[in-house]
Amino acid sequence: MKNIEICQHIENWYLKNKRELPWRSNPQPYEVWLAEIVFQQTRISQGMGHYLQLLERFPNVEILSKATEDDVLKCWEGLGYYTRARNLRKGAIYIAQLGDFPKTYDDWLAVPGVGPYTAGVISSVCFRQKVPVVDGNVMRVLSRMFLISSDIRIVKTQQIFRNIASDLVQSAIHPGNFNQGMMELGALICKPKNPDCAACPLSEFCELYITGENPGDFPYKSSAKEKTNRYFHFFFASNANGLLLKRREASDIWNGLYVLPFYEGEKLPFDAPEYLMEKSTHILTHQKIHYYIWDVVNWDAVPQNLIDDCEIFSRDVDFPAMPRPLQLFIKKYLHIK
DNA sequence: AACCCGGGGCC
DNA sequence: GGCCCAGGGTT
Repeated sequence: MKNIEICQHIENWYLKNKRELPWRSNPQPYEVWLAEIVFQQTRISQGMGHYLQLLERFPNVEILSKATEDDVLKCWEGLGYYTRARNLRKGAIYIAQLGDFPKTYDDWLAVPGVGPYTAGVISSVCFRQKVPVVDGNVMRVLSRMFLISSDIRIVKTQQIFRNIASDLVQSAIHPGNFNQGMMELGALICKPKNPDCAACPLSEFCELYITGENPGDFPYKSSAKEKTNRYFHFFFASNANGLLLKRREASDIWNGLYVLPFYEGEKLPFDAPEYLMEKSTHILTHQKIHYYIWDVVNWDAVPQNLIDDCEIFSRDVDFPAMPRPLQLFIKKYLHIK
């Protein structure tokens, strides 16, 4: 049967060609869970330093469950999508409360921050459950193998791929190796551009390869919404006592992180700042942030409500987690770390 | 179902 | 400087 052959090809290819990663040699739930949260929307090279630091700082789920949110965010600083860090901690508290790691797909789904993808990876890799795993890599591989043109920006499209992957994984020897193999194939061979079909273990089953269709057409993805522009004027307040920072609490970007006191708006409605230390843009998925960092001379002219709720952080200890642009600015001007 | 959340690499 | 990537939670 064809599915059995596909699984054999993928599993054998994976065992020969997989990248050696810390959590892969002897996959345990804590390490795999942590890795999957860190590497959502994040390349291995980009997140490896953070993963290793998190594991060193929080070597097991009990220790992580007792960490403060600020501590976890500090380890996450610069990685982006900070909701993952807050949910990681919530997940640890949830698991510690259970007393043991969940062992099934359904039970993992109940863990904060764990959705179908992460639950699928952990339950198939650590507990050999025959459940499908569908991420962007898998959708790319399957859309090409079966010439599926559904728009992957539509969430419902994932169900089409989940059904196919679920059918395939039933024929696997080790479902975890099959699932990881499909993702690894997408990352290393069946790349978005210039896929290496000559090296692909599935080319004989691939309709795109057989028909000579253009890899660039699969998967299909509708164009994104235009980014909205936002303007932030930050005020740099640093003296011998320390640095003035404010924790963001709104349901908005950088929630839970600390920022310099700021005014949001294209033009400042007052003229206190004396000179501009930095002016740049920072691109997020849905927003283009235009930011200005001012060295304020006349603080009397700065509206008090912009300073309310600020805290002073001594320069002698680590600052709390800040968004990337401010983290880099602070490093540049205070010569820390 | 639509929308929101970061940051780095590549061209 | 613009484009690409893409899981989970919230609304």
